[in-house]
Amino acid sequence: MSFTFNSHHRSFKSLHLPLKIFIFNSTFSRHLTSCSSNRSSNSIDAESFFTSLLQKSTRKVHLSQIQNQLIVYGLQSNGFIITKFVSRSFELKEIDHARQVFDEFPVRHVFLWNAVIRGYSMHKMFDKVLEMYSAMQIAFVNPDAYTFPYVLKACGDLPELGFGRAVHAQILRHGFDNDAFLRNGLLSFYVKCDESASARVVFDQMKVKDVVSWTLIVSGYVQNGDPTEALRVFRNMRESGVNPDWIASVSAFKACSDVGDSNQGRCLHGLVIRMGYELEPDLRVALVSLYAKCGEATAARSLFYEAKVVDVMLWNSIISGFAKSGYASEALELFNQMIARSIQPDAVTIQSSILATAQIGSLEQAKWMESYVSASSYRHDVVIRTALIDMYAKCGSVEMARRVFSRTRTKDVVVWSAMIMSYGINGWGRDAMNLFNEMKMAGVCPNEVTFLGLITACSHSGLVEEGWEVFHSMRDYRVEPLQKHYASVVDMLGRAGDLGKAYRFIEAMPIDPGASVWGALLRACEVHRSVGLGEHAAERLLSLDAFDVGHHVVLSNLYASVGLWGGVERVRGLMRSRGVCKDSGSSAVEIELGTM
DNA sequence: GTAGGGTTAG
Repeated sequence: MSFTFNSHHRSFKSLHLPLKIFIFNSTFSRHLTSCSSNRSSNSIDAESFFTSLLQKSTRKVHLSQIQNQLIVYGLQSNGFIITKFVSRSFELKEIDHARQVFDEFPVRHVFLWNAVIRGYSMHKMFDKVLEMYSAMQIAFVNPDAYTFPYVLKACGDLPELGFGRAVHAQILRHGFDNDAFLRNGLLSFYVKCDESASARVVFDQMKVKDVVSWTLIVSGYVQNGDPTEALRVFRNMRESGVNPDWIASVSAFKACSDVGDSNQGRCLHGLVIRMGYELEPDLRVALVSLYAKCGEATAARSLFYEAKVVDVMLWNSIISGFAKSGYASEALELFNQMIARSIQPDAVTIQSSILATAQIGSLEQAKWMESYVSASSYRHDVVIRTALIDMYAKCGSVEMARRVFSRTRTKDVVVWSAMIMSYGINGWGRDAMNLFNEMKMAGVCPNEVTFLGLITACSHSGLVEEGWEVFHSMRDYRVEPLQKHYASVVDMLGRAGDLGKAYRFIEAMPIDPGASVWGALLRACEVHRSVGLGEHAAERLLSLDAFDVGHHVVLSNLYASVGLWGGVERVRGLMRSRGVCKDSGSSAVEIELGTM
C-alpha cells in the first residue's frame, strides 16, 4: 500500500491547534518533526502516527477531528489509515459513521472489507456481515483467510445453513481447503446448524485435528442430546494423543452431568487437577454444576466456597444445580445469601430460584418470589414470567398462574404452553382446551410442548376421547409426536384403566418405544395391579435401562400389591446383583485421582 | 484482525 505524504503545501504547525483535544501533543509534535525531517519514511510515519492517534481516541468527536486532519494532509485516500479508521469506529460503536466512511471510500481493498465485516460481527449484526460479504463478491474482491471466519460465525449464529454451504464451496474454490483454522470454522458452523452429518464429514477429512476440532465435535454431541457419544469422542481424542485443555474439559463435564454420571465426572476432575486447570474460574462453573446436578452437595459446596473467583455464573451453577437435584431449599438459601451480600442476581439466577420454589411447592415462597421479580428489572422478562406461571401451577395455584399469564404483555408460544400445562397438571382439562382455542385465535402456532400440555390436561381430567383427538391432530399442525407424547398418551389410557388399548398403542408406534413409554405402562399396571402386562413392561424397561432404581422399585411394589412376595424377593436379588441400591443417599465425596 | 466451553422458562 504505497502512498506519498503530501506535505509541501501545508505547514505542520497547523496540525497542532485543532488536535489539542487529544492531550498528547508532545507525541504528536515529535511525530511531525520526524515526518518533516525524513521524507522517505513519511508514509510509514504518517500511518503509525494516525494509528496511535486512533487507538487513543475514545469519542466520536475525536474521529471527526482525525477525519478533518486526514483531508487537510491529503491522507483521505490512504487505504491503510482508512481501514484502521473504520475498525476503530466500530470499536467505539460508531457503526453508521464507519459505514459511511466505507461507502464513500473509492478503492476498497480486501482489508477494508474485512474491517467492516469484522466490525459488524463484533456487534453481532450478522445479517450485515452476510450483506457485506455478498457485496464484496459483486465488487469482485476476493476474500482472504481472515474474511471467512467472520462469515462462518455469522452463518452459524443466525443460523443460515444455505448461505454457509455456499461459503464452504467458496472456501474450496479459493483454495483455502487445507487451512486448519478455516476447517475448524466450518466445523463450528455445521455444529451450530445441527448438521451433525456434515460436521462429521468435515471432521473426518481433517488431516490435523487439534484440540479445538475435537472440542467442537464433543460439544456438538452434547448439544444434540447424546452425551454418551460425546464422552466416547472425548476418550478418542485422548487416545489419539491430543491432550484436553480446560475448554475441552468443560464440554466433557457437561456431558458427564447430562448422563448424570458423577463417577466419570470425578475421574475427569482428577485428570484436570493433574493437568493444572483446577483453578481456572470458568472450569469451576462446569464442576460445581456437575456435582450440584448429580446431587453431590458436599463436593459442589466445597468447590463453590473455595473458589477464588466467585461471579454470578458460579452462583447460578450451584443454585440451578441444587434446584434440579432435590436440594431446592439449599438453592433458595444460597439465593438469600446472594441478596444478603448485595450480589446482583441475573435472569438465570432468578429463573433457577423460581424453579427451586416450584420444587418446594410453597405458595408463600412463591408469592415472595413474584414480588421480588416485580421489584426487579426482570418484571417484563418473558422467560421469567413463564417460570412464574409454572411455579404457581406447581404450588397448586392455577388462579395465581393465570393472573401472571394475563398480565404478561407479549405472549409467545412458550407462555401459552406453560399456562396450558398449568391447567393440565392441576386437572383443569376444559380450561386447557379453551385456552388452546384462544391461543389459535391469537395467531400463535402450537409446538410440541403445547401438545404435551394438552394431552397431560386431558389425561389428568379423564378427557380420554379429547386427548386421543388432540394427539391425532398433531400432524395437522406439522408437529411430529416425540417419545414424551406417546408416553403421555399411554399414561392417559393407563389412568383410565384401558391397559389393553395402551399396550396396542405402544405396539403400533412408528418409533421404538423408549423408557418413558414403558415406564408409563408399568406405572399404570402398578395402579391397576396388572401383573402380567407389568412384568412385560418391566422387562422391556430394564432391557433399556438396567440400572435404574425406580424401575426396580415400581416392579417390586407391583408384586407386593398383589402379594407375590417371591417376585418382590427376585427383584431385590436383581438389584443386589446389579449394584442398584434403593437408598443411595448422598455420601462424602473423595476426589479420586484416577484416569478416565 | 481468524475457530472451541460453562449457568438458562414450557
